[in-house]
Amino acid sequence: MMQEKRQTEADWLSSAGLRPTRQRLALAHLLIGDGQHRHVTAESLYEATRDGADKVSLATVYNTLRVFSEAGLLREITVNGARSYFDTNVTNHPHFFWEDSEELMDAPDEDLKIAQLPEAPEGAEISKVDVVIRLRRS
Amino acid sequence: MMQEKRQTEADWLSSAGLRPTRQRLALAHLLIGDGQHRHVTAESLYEATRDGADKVSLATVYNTLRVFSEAGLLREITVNGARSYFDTNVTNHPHFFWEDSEELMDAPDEDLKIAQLPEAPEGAEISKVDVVIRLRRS
DNA sequence: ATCAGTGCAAAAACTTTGCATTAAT
DNA sequence: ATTAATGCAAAGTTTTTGCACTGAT
Repeated sequence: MMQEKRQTEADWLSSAGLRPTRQRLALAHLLIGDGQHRHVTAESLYEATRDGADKVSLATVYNTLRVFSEAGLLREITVNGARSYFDTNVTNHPHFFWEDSEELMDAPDEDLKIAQLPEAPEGAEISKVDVVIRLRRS
Repeated sequence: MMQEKRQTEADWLSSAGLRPTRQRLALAHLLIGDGQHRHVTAESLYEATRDGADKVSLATVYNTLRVFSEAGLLREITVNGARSYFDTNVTNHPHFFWEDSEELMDAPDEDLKIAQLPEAPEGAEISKVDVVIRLRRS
């Protein structure tokens, strides 16, 4: 019987060829530790580390989020000129963005049906498609 | 015979209840002067004023872009954590964003067909939907 | 031993703000 | 006359960078 085993933080890092340092493991744990998808900003993730035993400097949080994104472990979502958000779900899927609280969350993927998409111009290919549904409280 | 008359910069401002100051008229001219839609950043618009007779300070460019957006004359498009882009086309329509040159352009609206869109959660309404197709040169 | 990763402080990039001056109504 | 808009410089925010130190291989 094949045992279903959750991906560990170390696996996650090594799958992208990244060294398992203490700081990366701590951040990975905060990101994928419970198997749930998460949307973080550098600041929110940094805050989260301050509650744990493994402290990570803010600069390292920034650098690590960038490294994780470039390695394909995270997806950067740009919804707000001021801050960058990072999503542990790296597939194309729509987001809700609450304009008042600046909160980003997944929108139900199955409820978005794109029947046709403009094709990339000559000499280009589509890298990703971001769909952000901006919400206002009513 | 009804004469078709292009909207003037002054009309554009007054339609939003904004005073026609020298600086606003100069920026409006750069934005809608030729009837073409345009995508600008604060910096690019500021650069454009430096070629003309009517100088506008950078702070005023920033403030004016914000005022125009809040008045509904422009639409702010967030594609890049670093910079804000503003589009003279304020309707919902898709964009191409060139990742390497950081250039934003319209994608053909008729080629985007959304068959179904997630509906807004309880207590919210959709303010706008941003579709950004990110391009990589191939 | 080697080279990547980290932390800190400093710098960079973009945007907003305070306040005195100027201009529109 | 009244009130809004502007310009400048200063400050604010977010993010990146330089460099010495630390740690993974």
